This record gives sequence, structure tokens and C-alpha cells, in this order.
Amino acid sequence: MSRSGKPRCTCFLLRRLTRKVTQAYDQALAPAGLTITQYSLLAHLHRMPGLSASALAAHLGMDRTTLLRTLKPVADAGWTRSGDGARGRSANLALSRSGTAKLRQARPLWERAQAAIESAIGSRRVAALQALVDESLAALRGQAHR
Amino acid sequence: MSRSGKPRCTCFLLRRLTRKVTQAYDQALAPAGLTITQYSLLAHLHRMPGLSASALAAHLGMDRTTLLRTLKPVADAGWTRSGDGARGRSANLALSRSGTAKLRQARPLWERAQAAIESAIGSRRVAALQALVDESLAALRGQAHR
DNA sequence: GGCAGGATAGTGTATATACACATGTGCATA
DNA sequence: TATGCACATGTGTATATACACTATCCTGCC
Repeated sequence: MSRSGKPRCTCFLLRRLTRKVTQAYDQALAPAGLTITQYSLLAHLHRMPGLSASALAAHLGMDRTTLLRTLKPVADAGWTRSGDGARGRSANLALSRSGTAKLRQARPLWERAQAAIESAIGSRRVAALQALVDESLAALRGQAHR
Repeated sequence: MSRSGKPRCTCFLLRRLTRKVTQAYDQALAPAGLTITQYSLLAHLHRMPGLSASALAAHLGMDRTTLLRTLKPVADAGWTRSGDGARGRSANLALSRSGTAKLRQARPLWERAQAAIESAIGSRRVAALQALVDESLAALRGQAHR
């Protein structure tokens, strides 16, 4: 509506909210020495071990090289096991023993962050937001892959 | 399925979508040599000139120091005029002549990106998404400012 | 066996993001 | 005047993000 109302930048709005939400999660996870990106990485490695870097990146909707850089501090901390891998070729990524422990340690913190967001924004709205975000991503993925 | 269906991480979902959307805008703006962050900066400086760095950062929902770093390439390109400023004190930020020109040059590219997103996701959903994102941010801001 | 081509993996560089820390500046009050 | 607090500004460091480019490796074909 308000055809004069100057359309607003969807990207800017999304980025602004994402910044705030990321800060909340990062602060909640700080006691475990993790960021939400790293926590997500550990959680995905736990749920689907054995993927190659490329496959995992695709799943996370992340550039492959971004995943590599993001993985670095996690691997440096010893939380991953670089499968055997066919030498250089697609090393099957998985959690190490200490990675699993770290994930278990951090999970309550993550749950607290989730709860805090739900409480602040409202469960209904969070659910609606998640659904819309899902649909939007699916639409973008269906679109040209240029 | 799965009785508790494992709640999904709102932060991860948001970040994943934001990455994709940002890529789309950045690619659209590339011919002008701008990122969407820089374009947003120029647009806000155009619409509300004279703010201090802190005030602008608050408005953008961005950490003050992040704004400083983000501003650097924009200022280096000569697109800003650092007001007179009371010496060190809150320099009033504004667009330079070439900054205004750059913004005018980039605007059609931004409009194309907006249109592409609307077309891919659907106008209705984009509107709903913007509304939810707005409400969520307002809720988070109303919340504790710790 | 050797080579061409496609897929996979890694690096260089630049921006985006924020926390911790340091610096500076001006006013109010003792 | 001194001084100390409130607020504004700048830097160091670390992660997050992606594009362009490079390197490596496997496989199919000759």
C-alpha cells in the first residue's frame, strides 16, 4: 500500500534483524566459546556426518569457500575429525569426540537463546517468520542458479 | 513428525536467507561498484544527512564500530562529506556531490534487485516478510538493552 | 599409457560484523 | 581550578562472507 510510500529494501531489513538476532545468540553461546555459526556447524555435522565440504556448504546455503574459512577455527579447536578421506579428495567431515562434547555442553545455552527469542517476539510470530523464511529461500533456490 | 520435531534455529534460518538475498542484491549492484550495505549507507545519508556516526549506527541497528569500518571504503571513494564537525566531536555525516551521483546511478540497479526478489518470492510474501521482520525487530528492541 | 576436460579443493583479497580496549572531549561540581 | 563522570570516537583482533583465481585429482577417450 501507500504507493508513494517508497518501497523499503527487503535486504536491508533482513540484514538488520539478522544482526540483532545473531548478537543475541552469540552472547548466549559465549560461555561455551562458540558463535552461532560455529554451533550450527557442529549441530549439522552431528546430524549428518560424512559429507564433503562442498555438500555441506550446499546444505547450509553457504559459499563453499566461506564454509572452509568458518570451519578453520572449529577444526583448529580439534572439534572435527577429517574422516579418512580419499586423500585430499572430499574429506568426509565429522565431529571428533571433543566436538560432540562441546555440542552437548553448548546445547542448553542455545536452547536458552531460542527461548529468549520466542519470549521476546512471540511463539506465533516466530513460527510465522520461520515459515516465511523457508518459503522465501525455497523460491530463491527454485529460481535461476546463475 | 518427531514428537517434538526438534525446534529449528531461528538464527540459522535467518542467516541462511539473508546470505542468499544479500548475494542477489550485491550482484545486481556490482556494475555500480557498490555492495548493498554501501548502497544502504548512501541512501540513509541521503535521506537523513547530518547525523553523527553513533546516531546513524543506532538507526541502522548496527554496532557503532561496524559502521565506522563499513564507512571507510565509502569515505575513501570520496562519497561522503565529513560535515564541518566540532573537531573530533560527532562529525556530521553527509553525502558528497559524487556520493549523490553514485546513489542516483545505482538506484535503477537496486530497483531491479527489488523487483527480482518480489518476482521470485511473490509480492504478498515479501510484504508479509517485511512486516514480520519489522515487528520482530521492534520486539527485540523493546526488550532489555543489556 | 597419456592427455583433455570436468569436478573438487584451497588461497588471495576485500568487505561485514562486533567485542574489548584505549582515547578524547566537555560539562558539572566540589 | 581541578577533577571526575558521561558520552563520543578510534584501534586491535577475530570471525563471517564471497568472488576470482589457482591447484589438484579423477575419469573417459584416444
